[in-house]
Amino acid sequence: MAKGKLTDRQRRILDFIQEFTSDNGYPPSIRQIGASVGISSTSVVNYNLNRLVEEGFLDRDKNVSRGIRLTDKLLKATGNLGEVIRIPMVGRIFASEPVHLPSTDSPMFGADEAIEITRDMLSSTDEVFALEVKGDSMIDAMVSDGDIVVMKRDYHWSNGDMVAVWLRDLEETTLKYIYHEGNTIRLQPANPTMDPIIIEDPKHLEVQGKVMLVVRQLA
Amino acid sequence: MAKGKLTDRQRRILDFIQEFTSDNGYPPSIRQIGASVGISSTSVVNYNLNRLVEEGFLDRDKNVSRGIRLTDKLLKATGNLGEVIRIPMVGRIFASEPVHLPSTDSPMFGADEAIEITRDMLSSTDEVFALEVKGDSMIDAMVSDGDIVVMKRDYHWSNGDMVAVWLRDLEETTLKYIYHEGNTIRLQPANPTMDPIIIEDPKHLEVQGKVMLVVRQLA
DNA sequence: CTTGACATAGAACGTATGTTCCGCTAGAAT
DNA sequence: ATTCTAGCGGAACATACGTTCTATGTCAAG
Repeated sequence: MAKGKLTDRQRRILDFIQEFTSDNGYPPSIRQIGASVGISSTSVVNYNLNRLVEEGFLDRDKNVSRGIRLTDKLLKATGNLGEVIRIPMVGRIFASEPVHLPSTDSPMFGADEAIEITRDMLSSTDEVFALEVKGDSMIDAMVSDGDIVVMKRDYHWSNGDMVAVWLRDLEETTLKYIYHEGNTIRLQPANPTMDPIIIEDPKHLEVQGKVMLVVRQLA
Repeated sequence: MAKGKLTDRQRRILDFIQEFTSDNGYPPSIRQIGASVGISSTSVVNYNLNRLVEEGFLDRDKNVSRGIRLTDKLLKATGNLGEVIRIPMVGRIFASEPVHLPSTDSPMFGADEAIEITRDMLSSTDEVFALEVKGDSMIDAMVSDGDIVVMKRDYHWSNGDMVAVWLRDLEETTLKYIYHEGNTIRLQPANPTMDPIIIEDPKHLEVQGKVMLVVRQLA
């Protein structure tokens, strides 16, 4: 009963339950689960389901057909809570220091804070995370204190993207629209009354991520 | 087979299915539906379920226990698509004209555009609507072209709220933090580098609503 | 080697559940 | 009055489904 040890089969069972429920609006039967993951015996499926209950990934109701319910633990971990994307709140963004990104390999399950956005507001779900902006130093990007910036880790930006860039010389992070112009790079503030920054040497800046969404909650 | 005519029983069945599924993670059985709405015969429940399928409120899968699925039609009509609040996109906000609010009595179902926000981002669900900002004339409120402003219709503002105000003399709408100061009203821009507006006569302004949320979608 | 925990397979069983058929009633249409 | 339909109740039926029991094989601990 080692905590947290899931066999490959059990992971596939969880995946199937999630997908099936999402597709059909009701959970699969034991035999349907068995057929999907290649288990011929209903008792084996039953056995593994009970294991998953012990691990806290499932709730079951006895003597109820399809009486399976994914727990919040799993739904939140996979980020598939219905139509809602759960975006981990991984930290805050200061103008005076580079963005601290979570390491790629370590899962973001640990983040207890998160914001939730419906799926249709974002095109891609991978490598998305949120940052809370502290301080008024990004007002030229039309982002103010307390705003939440949803970013995608993506180093392949294209002209017109709003990106978070770390300026090595100035030692600060800013949010700017970015444009490639010949050998130089132009960083254009969102505020149209402010002047752009021209970077001669691309090595002087480091694109930290693409800004997908800015959310400001006031009340 | 009159279109759209639902009996009281059929409405209660839909309500029960929705509530039961939300509570248990799987749909109710025919006998559970019967028990909840006071129908002793399974065939009668079955009959009404098929009626609801004909009306487009349900999908059913034959020979599948609990093979019931609420259609989008119903979910959207009730505004209960999981944990998501559906906020109708009722129009755009220009600096050069007052906010056009939808009439209170007419339902907002007609709006084909909408944004969806998870429930925990907003405290109150009543009288909430979204506006898309056109033009750069509200940059002093840190709101730029294309932003979506989620507002609550509420004329009882309190100090520190961000509100949409219509300035009669200037003939424009702005988003400002509002403060009562003695006999005058101070409208404070969100951008801290900009100066506030002092209104001597409260009749010169009209609070259109309280700003709850600003969303800026970039990619 | 023996033991015991773990994972699996197969079969039998009980029942929860959907389906079907028949009969009844009330009301509108003919 | 007769007919037709919508809506309801009851009972029988077939089966989809969860539960339980027995048996087999693996592998690490003793």
